[in-house]
Amino acid sequence: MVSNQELKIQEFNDWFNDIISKAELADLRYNIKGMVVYRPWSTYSINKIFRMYEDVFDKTGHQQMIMPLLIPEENFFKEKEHVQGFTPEVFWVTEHGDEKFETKYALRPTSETAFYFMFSLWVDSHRDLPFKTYQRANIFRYDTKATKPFFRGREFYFFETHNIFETYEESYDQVLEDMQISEDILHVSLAIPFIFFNRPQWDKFPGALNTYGADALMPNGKTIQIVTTHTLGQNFTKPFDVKIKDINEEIVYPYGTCYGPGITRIYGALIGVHGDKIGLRLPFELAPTQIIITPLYFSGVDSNKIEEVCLDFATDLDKLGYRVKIDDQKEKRPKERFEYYEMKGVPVRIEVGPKDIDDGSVMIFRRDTNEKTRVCFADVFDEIKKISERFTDNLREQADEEFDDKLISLDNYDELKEELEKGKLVRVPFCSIDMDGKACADQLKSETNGGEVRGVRMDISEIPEDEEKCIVCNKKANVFVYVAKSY
RNA sequence: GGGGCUGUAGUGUAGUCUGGUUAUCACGAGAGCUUUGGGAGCUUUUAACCCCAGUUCAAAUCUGGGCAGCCUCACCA
Repeated sequence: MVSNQELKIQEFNDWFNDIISKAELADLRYNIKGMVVYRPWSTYSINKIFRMYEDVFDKTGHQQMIMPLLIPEENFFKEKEHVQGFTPEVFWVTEHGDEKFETKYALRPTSETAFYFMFSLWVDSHRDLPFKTYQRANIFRYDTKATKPFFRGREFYFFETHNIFETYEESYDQVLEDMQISEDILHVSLAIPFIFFNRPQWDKFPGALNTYGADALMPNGKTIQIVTTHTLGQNFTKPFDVKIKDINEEIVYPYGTCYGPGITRIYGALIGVHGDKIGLRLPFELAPTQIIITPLYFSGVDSNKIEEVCLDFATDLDKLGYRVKIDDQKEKRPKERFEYYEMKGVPVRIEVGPKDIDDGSVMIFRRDTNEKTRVCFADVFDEIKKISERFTDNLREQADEEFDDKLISLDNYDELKEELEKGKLVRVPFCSIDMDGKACADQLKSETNGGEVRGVRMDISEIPEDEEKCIVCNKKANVFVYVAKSY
């Protein structure tokens, strides 16, 4: 008998595609490659994640805005590395009706070049700084043949902050704040374990000084980058002529940062991290329906009383702020209804049948532990409260445990190759994540069937001992990096 | 961008190699009756050969192209 995890590891692709269709998360039949339809069940939760981000960034002095989807070519070509990085994958809008535009417009692949164009008009003085903004955005990138629902679409949903500061130090503090926010939302609220890495210089955002990315781990051991934050230095403020007068009346260029959680990817990570053999599991706060109440019908038994009890519970639970529904489909037998909601990841189910009415109790099933217990009427609200408070913590504890199981530390190249095949995220001593380490990273990738250097850990400081050697070139190791296959 | 596999009712499929009858089966969906503490039964209805060319008396079947899906390498925040 294979465990849930083993099942997911062996057949993660099949499992993932299957759950997307069965749980009605996305419809892949829309007829443009890499663009899927997000169905209500996933859309609800995706919206919730957006709101979590909005609530947090409203409190940090960021202001929400809505930028145009189109970015004129001229904005786009202002920052050299940015344009080189993104041009190959831009969708261009070139005509209206039958006529060509004089200039072409990019469907934004990210929005720096829209924001910085406006920043130049909005800030004049150090008193205008920091200037901190965010928006929700769908973005377009024609970057790969290997599209995958939620993970790699050609259109996907993004939350992006764009900020400018008078000094680099302030901008770096923003990056640290972004990391803390990521911990609060992704790990605490959504129960997704991850590691924040300082990305190697060869793997940074085009136009950034430094890129910091958070990688979650899928059951097959592949990392998935779910958020990034970047220090942009003056790389965008200078070409876009975003300048201010400082306190000495000198003209200076501010320092930028941007933070980009990939919301649809985060949802994809949720599917992979929390799902089990039965189906989807969702953090309590995210579930479109948190509690499903199933009346059980029998011929010869008066179902009025049962339905009355169900309705009473539903009404009271609703008043308490839970998202609760009753499934009173008489034509469906209990097992079918039970399995449907378990597969969809509804956290709690209350079963009410004749025995319960006689007994003054109900059966409560919880999806975090997949356990069922009998609870008397009077204790139902306390029990639900207890479950709701523990639910996401339980998911997190299970996810953290699986994450830790996949995390290992090695200094032997052959073992590294073996462990990568087993789906591990491996810490190894490495020469450098500056450009002089790129040759080693390239060699490692080609010799390990796709193992990538994800970077140096940001949450803790790890410094190799003097005698540690780079696992590839055997020169002195200056850093510990983490290696894994990646989406 | 490269390589491989695939496309038949809403879903999963048989049929394709070896062209030829009214395109198979199951699930689903609709109607009805019975049933309901972990995917129930009967009756009945419903619905499909991805698109465009070509070959042929005849194409789901062969050929070419396109589009789409999956796997994979590369690319890619």
